[in-house]
Amino acid sequence: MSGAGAGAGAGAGAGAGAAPPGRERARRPGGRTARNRALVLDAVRAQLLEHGYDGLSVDSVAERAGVHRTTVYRRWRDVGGLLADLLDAARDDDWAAPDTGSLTGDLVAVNREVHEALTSTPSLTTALIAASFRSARAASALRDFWEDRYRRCALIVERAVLRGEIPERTDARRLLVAATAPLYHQVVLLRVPTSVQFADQAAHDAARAAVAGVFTGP
Amino acid sequence: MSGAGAGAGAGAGAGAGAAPPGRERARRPGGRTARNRALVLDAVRAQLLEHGYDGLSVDSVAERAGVHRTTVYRRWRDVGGLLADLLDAARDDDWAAPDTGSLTGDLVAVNREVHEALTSTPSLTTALIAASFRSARAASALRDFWEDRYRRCALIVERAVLRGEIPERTDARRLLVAATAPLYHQVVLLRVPTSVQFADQAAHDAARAAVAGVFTGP
Amino acid sequence: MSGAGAGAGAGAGAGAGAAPPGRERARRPGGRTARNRALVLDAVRAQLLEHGYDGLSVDSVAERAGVHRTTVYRRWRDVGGLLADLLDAARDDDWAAPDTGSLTGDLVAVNREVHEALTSTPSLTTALIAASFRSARAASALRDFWEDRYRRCALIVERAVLRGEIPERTDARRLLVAATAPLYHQVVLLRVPTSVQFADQAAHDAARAAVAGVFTGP
Amino acid sequence: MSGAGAGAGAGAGAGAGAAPPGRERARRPGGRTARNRALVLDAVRAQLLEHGYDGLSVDSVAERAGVHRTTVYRRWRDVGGLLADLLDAARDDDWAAPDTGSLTGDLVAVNREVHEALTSTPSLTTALIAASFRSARAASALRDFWEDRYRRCALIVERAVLRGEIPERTDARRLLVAATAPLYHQVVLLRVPTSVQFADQAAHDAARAAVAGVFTGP
DNA sequence: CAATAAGCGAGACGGTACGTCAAGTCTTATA
DNA sequence: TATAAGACTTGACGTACCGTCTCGCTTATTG
Repeated sequence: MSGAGAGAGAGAGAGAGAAPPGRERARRPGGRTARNRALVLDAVRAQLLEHGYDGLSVDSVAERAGVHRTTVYRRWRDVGGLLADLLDAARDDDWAAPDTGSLTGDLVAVNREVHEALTSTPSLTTALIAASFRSARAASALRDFWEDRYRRCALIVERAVLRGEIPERTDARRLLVAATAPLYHQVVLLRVPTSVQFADQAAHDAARAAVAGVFTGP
Repeated sequence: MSGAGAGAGAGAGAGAGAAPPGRERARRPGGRTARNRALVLDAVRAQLLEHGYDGLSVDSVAERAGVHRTTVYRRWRDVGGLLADLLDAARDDDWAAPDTGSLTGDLVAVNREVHEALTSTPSLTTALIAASFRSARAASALRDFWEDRYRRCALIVERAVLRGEIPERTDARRLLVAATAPLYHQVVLLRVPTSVQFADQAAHDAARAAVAGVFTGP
Repeated sequence: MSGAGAGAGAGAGAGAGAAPPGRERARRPGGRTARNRALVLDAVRAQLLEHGYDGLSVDSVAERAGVHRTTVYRRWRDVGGLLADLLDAARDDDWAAPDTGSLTGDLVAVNREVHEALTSTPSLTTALIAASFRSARAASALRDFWEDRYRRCALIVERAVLRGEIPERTDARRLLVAATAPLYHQVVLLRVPTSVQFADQAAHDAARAAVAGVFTGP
Repeated sequence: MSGAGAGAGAGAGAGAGAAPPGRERARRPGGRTARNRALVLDAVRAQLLEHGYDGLSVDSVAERAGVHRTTVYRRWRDVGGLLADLLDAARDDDWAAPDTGSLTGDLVAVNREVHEALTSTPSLTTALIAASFRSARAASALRDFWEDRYRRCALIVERAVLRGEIPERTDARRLLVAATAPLYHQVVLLRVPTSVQFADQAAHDAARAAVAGVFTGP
């Protein structure tokens, strides 16, 4: 779906200003505590962009944030906690599925966002995926993030059904996965150089299959 | 395609007995050198299965193999080198695409293999994927491994064309990716519990789309 | 002057109890930090005595002290740092030049101390000298130690002048070096078996030369 | 006495062309064997000058000599063996004590040689001294070298006696050590910056003491 | 507005793993 | 038979980061 990168990068202020997610409810939401949280999450983002997941150590983040190591350990426990907090913050954005007027147009738009998020260098999204293999907390947060995005994208399918482009019983999730999965597969797993045309093609293929009624029934 | 795990796990003997990759030509095919290579690669496999990628350190492999640390560093340089060698060895197997007599049957068979490789716990394949995010050499070797598998699977499409099941100009790679990508996506990236029915469904969907002529033309 | 060995061996407690050198001011004079320093310096002394300089590795010291390797590296950086700290601690002792009532007596007393320090087996002093050839920090600390000893010994010459034994303008340093250098030379550089009589003789020779006015003027 | 450096550096050809010392008698004096010995000893000298004793490993010497590691191990066993061979070769030179016509002049001349050998940077002599603390074989060879030099220098004392400058019963060794030891002491052990004037002064002091009859009798 | 306790800065520590270097041994191949 | 070639064991090096701990200070919240 939408690149995690776009969402997660929405802004430093957002994460810091909003209600601190993931924690039971901060005892002291104002002042130094909140400022430190913002500093640290910014440092995580920056470090992730500059040096990727492998360059993301608690020490480096703490130093970059101008905060002491032990502070990070106290509040986030480990790198996974940092990423989880980052992703939680990203989920609070107002991203909405594109609405171009046609199924193909919408899927192409989504896939281009994904393509951009995956192939921009450095790619925050790719770094987060890498992280999800190392930290259960990061994996969980990333899954939640993606589920949220798929939920929002279901609108695309509903609108196409209403427009009569595709059969009523079309399985939204199957269709959306069919559209985006090849792109992720190619870039993230197969690591083959992938043009934006490939992204468009995958969107078209999925749309055509949907029109042909492939994603209905069992 | 076939799970990397299945191939890579084909057997210790295979890796050791086959032509030792990584060196232009083994000067001393017999003796301690070859025995050490087998010991080490076996240890890599075992360690990967038992403790996953994060439990795979050069030290642990060396100890498990009963070989000295520096020997591992000398020959494989780092963990990525170990994995690359493992995957190279796996590529030397004689895996062939299934031939069930129908496109759908073949794709279902492939997807079941993938499903098994990805969901068996512990999963060697998943560990290798995780590794590919940390080591350029492992990533490269994994890519080569998968490309090899896709090449072998092209036969499935060719046979379907010959049988007249699908249009002549069907793009084999696109079809194969459409069949397998959703499965990888679901399991590896989204980390959603995924039944073998999902694998079957993805195979069916791709086959139906192919029949509908989705994977021809641009 | 006095053998470095005698001074450096003055006692573990001294080093630990005195002001910890190397840090501008110990933040936590009591507790684990100070205890560790004592443990480590004791281990250095013991290891040096038992196995000489070549048996003195950071690892062996750490193990002997029951302290972790990295702790030693963090605080002392390398073997040279350990020796430097040891010598610094030794300089904090209360050694004073002997006062026998005559120049000859004093020089003989000093030379006997040196002889003892150099010929006792194992000799901590010899080990420190060996170390000074491998580590700039150890060399510097040893030089400082010796300079301190020569300063303290200047008293011997002053007293002899006051007693009228030797000319007023006698150069203390030249005289002291003339008395001790042959002993060091013989034992440390020429490595010839050297009796305590040789030490006495060197002292006598220097005293006689001083009386003859050799160490005055240019 | 004379700087070891001067002697040891006398020439590569000498060491290689002369009878191979230190070995029971070379089995194959000509051909590759002899050429290798020359290559290796040259490499030892060069390495010692460029990188000091600590930069002198069997590996580096072998590589520099263009000879295989195992060859060095086989013939010299270790670094100490290399140095011993080097010093043995140096002892074969034709160095003779200076003859200026006066005791003071001779001692000054000797001390200036020593000063030069010790303070030239890099100093082969200092490197050899450092080596003598690490290798028994090197220590033994260095002691032999120095004993040889002291023997040759005894002439200086004999001539002074014949000239009537100093008493008949003057102990040559004691006098020579008194003249040179302070210089070694200052430079090698105390590591204090030492001018050539200091060398001259030590020579003068020893000569005056000898004239005063200090080095006679017990 | 003051007391209090949460949070923070500071820094040592034990610990795992890294990747490197050199020593010295061994076996086989070659000149 | 000496040398070349090269893999191996052993042990030490110095570094990075981990996660934990203790101590003392700041400061936000609350009574």
